Amino acid sequence: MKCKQCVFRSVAAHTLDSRELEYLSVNCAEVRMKAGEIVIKEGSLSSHIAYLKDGLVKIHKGSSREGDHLLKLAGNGSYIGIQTILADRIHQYSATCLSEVRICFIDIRSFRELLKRNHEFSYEVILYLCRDELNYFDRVTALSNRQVHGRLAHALLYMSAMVGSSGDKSFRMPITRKELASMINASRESVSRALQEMVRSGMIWLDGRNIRILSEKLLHKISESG
DNA sequence: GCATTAACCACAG
DNA sequence: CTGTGGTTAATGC
Repeated sequence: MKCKQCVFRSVAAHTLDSRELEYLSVNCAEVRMKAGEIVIKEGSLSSHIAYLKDGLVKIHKGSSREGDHLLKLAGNGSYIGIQTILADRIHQYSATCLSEVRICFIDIRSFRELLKRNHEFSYEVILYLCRDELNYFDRVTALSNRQVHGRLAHALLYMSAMVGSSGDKSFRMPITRKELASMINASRESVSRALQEMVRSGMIWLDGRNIRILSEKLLHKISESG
């Protein structure tokens, strides 16, 4: 399969002309992976960056003592490991599949070469990185100055936006309680309790990983006030 | 002091 | 993997 025919082609890749697409074709490869498989591993050498065509992965980073923190979920159209283009040659975080996934691995030198050659391409990549960073600002501010309920509410809304269908407010959480806890810097027990309290107060319906947001308004309020 | 919040531990589905 | 209950430490009236 050539990049030219790929229906998952990124916004950035749409700026490439046919010669550049041909160049990309010979320097990337599509891979399919299953849930639980590792896309990139923190501390390993970054020879390629990954472009997520389809599926969901978690981005996580772990220190030996703290265990690992879930930094974000990455959906269709995400670049994984792209920061190593300009920074280290060692991956600074891990990415693990949460569902079946289709991923393109692009040779890092080729990617760099395209950035140099094609300004439109670079521009799109910069846009992506800016949006990504703003998302992080959002998440970091949500984590400070808020208590578990507020952080959890924020995370639920985040997941809803990430994996939920647009109309319906019910979805299946892609991660375990432990992972959810590591995402909002709380203990597993606190997350369990907070979830049950949200059920009791009628703002969500819950059955295992299946969740329905009953009062998005209230959840927003709690996510903002703490 | 007393109340609130949340982590840690243990144990049971 | 999850939920619950008891305990404990920190923090704010």
